[in-house]
Amino acid sequence: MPELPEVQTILNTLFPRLADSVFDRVEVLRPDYVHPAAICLPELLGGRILRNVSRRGKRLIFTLNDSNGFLIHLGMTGRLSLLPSLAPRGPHTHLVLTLRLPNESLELHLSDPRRFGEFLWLGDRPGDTGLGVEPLEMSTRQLADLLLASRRPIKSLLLDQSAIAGLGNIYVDESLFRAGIHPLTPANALSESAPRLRLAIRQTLLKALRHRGSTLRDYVDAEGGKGSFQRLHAVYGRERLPCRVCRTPIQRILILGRSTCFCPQCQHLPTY
DNA sequence: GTCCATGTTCTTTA
DNA sequence: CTAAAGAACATGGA
Repeated sequence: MPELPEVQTILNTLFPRLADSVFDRVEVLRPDYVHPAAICLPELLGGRILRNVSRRGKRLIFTLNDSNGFLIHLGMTGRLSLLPSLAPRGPHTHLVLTLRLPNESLELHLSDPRRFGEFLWLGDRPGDTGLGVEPLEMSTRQLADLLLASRRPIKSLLLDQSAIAGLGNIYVDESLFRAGIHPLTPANALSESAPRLRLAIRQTLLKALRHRGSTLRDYVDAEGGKGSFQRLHAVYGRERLPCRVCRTPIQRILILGRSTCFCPQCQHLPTY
């Protein structure tokens, strides 16, 4: 469900309301969602103060006053909901954290029907291990180096979180359309296109952020708000519909087992 | 019943 | 060594 724009929107609707709140009650409703399995979350969290929440790739990293922390990855269907205290638990709610503020208490519900996500206790370890560059902070040089180092289809490279962290199926397809690049183009054939691709990724993500992400099925931010960027998708989910630019029907192919939508007219494979 | 899904990881194959 | 393909995880919607 959530890629960079959605995760960032969740963070934006979450942290301002929870900054410097105190962890109170901890209810682990599904212990196998919390890793590592051996920890005692109420002991680790109780009485600590939430100092910061940041995003790295698709991960949300929570930092406490004792310099310990944890991360939440929402997988495909994970949802974080900020609710009044004693809110009813929806189905598939795996964790409920109660946070105390000067004038009220709030509950943070973590639900995830498919359970592809996870809650991971970090202790004092960093939460960004294994992740590549942030797409909104990446220089043209950094992108060009990544492109040059691989012959994989550009779609595969952009989905690889250890290369670039935060893009998923929607925003890769949308970025490649904006850049006019065919998803099967070998990455190393695109080093000249690094400036254009970097800009396309940037513009796609910034526009998606302005629209608070894409709500296709059930993505909502921490306050239950839906995104609207899905209305502006150029290719994702638009198989057989006319390209918004040239009216050619959008095509769908499989790359890495993922649906990949593109305009065969606007996105050329380079000819050798 | 079928196919598909905003993600990641592991194994197998080439 | 590289990377693609396929399966796996688990649930729900069309």
